[in-house]
Amino acid sequence: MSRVLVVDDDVQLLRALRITLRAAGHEVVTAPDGAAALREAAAAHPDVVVLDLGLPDLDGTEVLAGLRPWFTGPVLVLSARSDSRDKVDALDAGADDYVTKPFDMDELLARLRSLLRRRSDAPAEPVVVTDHFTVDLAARQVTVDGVPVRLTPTEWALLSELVRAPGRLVGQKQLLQSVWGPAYERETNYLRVYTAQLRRKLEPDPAHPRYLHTEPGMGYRFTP
Amino acid sequence: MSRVLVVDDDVQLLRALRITLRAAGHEVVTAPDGAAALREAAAAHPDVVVLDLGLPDLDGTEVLAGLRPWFTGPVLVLSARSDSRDKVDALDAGADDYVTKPFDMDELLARLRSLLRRRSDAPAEPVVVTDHFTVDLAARQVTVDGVPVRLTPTEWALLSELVRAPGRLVGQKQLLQSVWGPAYERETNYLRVYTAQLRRKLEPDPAHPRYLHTEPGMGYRFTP
DNA sequence: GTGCGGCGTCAAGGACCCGTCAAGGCCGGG
DNA sequence: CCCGGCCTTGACGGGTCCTTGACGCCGCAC
Repeated sequence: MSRVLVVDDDVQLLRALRITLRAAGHEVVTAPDGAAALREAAAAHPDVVVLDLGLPDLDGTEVLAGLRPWFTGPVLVLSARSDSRDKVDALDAGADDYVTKPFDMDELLARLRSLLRRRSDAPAEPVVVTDHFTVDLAARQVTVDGVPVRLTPTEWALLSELVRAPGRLVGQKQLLQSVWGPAYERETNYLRVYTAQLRRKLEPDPAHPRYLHTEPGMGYRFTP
Repeated sequence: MSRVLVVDDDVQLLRALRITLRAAGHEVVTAPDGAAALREAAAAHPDVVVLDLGLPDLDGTEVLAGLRPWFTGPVLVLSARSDSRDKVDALDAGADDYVTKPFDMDELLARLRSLLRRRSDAPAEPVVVTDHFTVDLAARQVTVDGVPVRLTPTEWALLSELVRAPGRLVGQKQLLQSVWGPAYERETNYLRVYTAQLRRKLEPDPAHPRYLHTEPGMGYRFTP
């Protein structure tokens, strides 16, 4: 069903969680400390992380900080500390839920279900491929028919915004905001100029775009 | 910042929440009972709902059930009952978090921030499906029999207003207001022209609409 | 039957938006 | 200093979309 990474140094609790989560149909990966947690999170690509704040090596919030820049799934924090200050800190550090020990197992499972229900199906694809060109977001490179093509910084910023939302329409305000900044919300000129350049460089027939479509009055859409 | 709908019958608590949420930069809409909650949720399009389970008219889970078919934002449940059984029921009924009274205000705010943060990362908007066409609110795309259909901005604005309230009647004043602006409350002409265009593009038999119904003198209704 | 109000349809005009091109300015490298 | 990318800006033609008015239909009240 889903892969759960459980981070805790309490062997007893770890064992109980493993059994219960397995019984609920989840695949379980465990880590006994912070370093292992970061390692396992990178290796196993879990759907959700259950993180105990009291770890032997790292502080729980440090693990959270190490996770958050790239891990987009939900994180449920376990802690013995019930002080609301701790809760606020953990939640603001990127946690999605905070459960104090001792906790009821059924409640934990229900909270996990709630978090997983929200999980979206867009796990940040690093490389986008079409019949005519490929866009490697990580390497910052696009190739057309296997041949690398150079893009200017602005062209790249615009293309990556569109490619990150395949099939979805991206509003012109949003494009202008994230490529040129909030002060340029009305400069739809730029969009026209740069989509034309992108089409010239990427589309097989720039006059009749097949991938970079424009929706008059609304925005642009990349369709793979 | 964000629009919060607070549902509670305790006037004291409602007042405290309103003040605190306003201070945190949120726009606050309130409802004292379940019926008003459903009404306000439809009218105000809140980003998040804070729902007390103990209401005078409806049970909280009934409100949740009425909300969930179409409201996709997060719902934070408040309750005086700390039994884990109640928590599990609420979470499985569609709640995203469960906080027991009495609660710490800072923690509530942090949990709201956490819920809203998710919304901005992964705007999980709904997809409305009928036998003949589908409307993807997030991608801003409608397909009829599998083929994408282009809608103009106005057509889209009108359709999304109707589709966001499936089965419910939407008054002409409300439609005109949210699509064309408050100054156009009397231009029912526009509604006739654009519903006709939508029907031509979406309905299998535009002359005998099956999904976009007219309620003479009142408004329009989308029935899935 | 007759009048009336609300609705659906159609078409035309004008405003708006888009694609295109090219000139000018800014900046860094040679 | 000059030169070449790159970004900005303006102008223009063509197409799209919104607005607006006219017309006929239907249901209802009288």
